[in-house]
Amino acid sequence: MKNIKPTESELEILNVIWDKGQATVRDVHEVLETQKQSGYTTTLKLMQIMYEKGLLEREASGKSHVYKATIEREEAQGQMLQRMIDNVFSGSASQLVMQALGHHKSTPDELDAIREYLKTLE
Amino acid sequence: MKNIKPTESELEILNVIWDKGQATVRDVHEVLETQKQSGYTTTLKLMQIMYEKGLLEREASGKSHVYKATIEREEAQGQMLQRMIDNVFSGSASQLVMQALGHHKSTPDELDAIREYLKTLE
DNA sequence: CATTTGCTACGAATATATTCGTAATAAAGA
DNA sequence: TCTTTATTACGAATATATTCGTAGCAAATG
Repeated sequence: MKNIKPTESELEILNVIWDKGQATVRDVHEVLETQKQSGYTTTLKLMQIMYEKGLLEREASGKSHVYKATIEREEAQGQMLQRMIDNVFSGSASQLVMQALGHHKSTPDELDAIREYLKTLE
Repeated sequence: MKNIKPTESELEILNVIWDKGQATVRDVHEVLETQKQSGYTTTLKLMQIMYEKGLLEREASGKSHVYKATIEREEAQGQMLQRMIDNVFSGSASQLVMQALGHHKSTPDELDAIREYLKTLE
C-alpha cells in the first residue's frame, strides 16, 4: 500500500485526472488555466515529477502521453484524512467529524445521509 | 479573521503550545525531542519565524520569552478542515464525514456522541 | 572575578516545491 | 519541401521550509 503526500499543486492535478479518468498534459492544463494563471510547461514539469514519484502512470499515445493516477481518489482521501486526524485532531476521528458538522451548514439531506450511514456502522 | 496555514513543523509546535496554553522555546523543545530528534536552535528559529508570521505572540520573561498561539486550536482546526473539504472533497463536508466514519473504527461511544450531536443540528 | 550555562539573534546550508525558458523533435499544414 | 505547431525533456531561477552553527550577552556558579 503506497503512501502518498501530494503537494498542493499536485493535488490540483490529481483532481483533474480523477475527474476525467485519464488526461494528457494539455487536458490538465486547460482545466488548471481556468482556475489560475500558469504556463503549459509548468503543468508538464509537475506531471513529469509526479510520474517520477509514482503518483501518475503514463502511456505514449502518438506524440503525447496519457496519464492516469496510480491511486484511487477514495484511497488518497482516506490517507489525507488520516493524516489530518493524527496531526490536527490528536487522533480522534469523531472530533474531526463534529467539527466538520458544526462549521458547515450541511443540508438536511446530507445530515440524513450521515444518519443512515451511522446505522450501517453498528 | 486571520487565515493561517501552518507548515507541518509549525503545527507540531502549535500543538504543544495549545496543550500547554503557553510555553517557552525550551518547553516546546523538550516535548518535540520526545517525538523526533532535533536541535534546540531549530525549534527556536521556527518559533521566531512563527512570531514574525503572527502565528505566535510572545512576552519577555527574564532572559527568555513565553509564547502563546494567536489563534485558538478550534479556529485553526476549522480552517484546516475547510481547506481539506475544498481541496480534497470538492467542497462536500458530508463526503468528508462519511469517509472519516468509514475508515476509522470509532468506538460505540464516539458514534453515540456524533448521533447526539446530529440531533442538536436540526 | 573568571567560568560555565542558558538564552536570543542571525546567517547560511540544505532540501523541497514551483515556475518557466529553451532546445529538440516530429507531425501537420502551406 | 519548407514552415508552423504541438509535444517532451531538461536546466535553471525563484520561493519556501528546515536545520543548525556561531556569536553575543547576561545570569548563575565556582
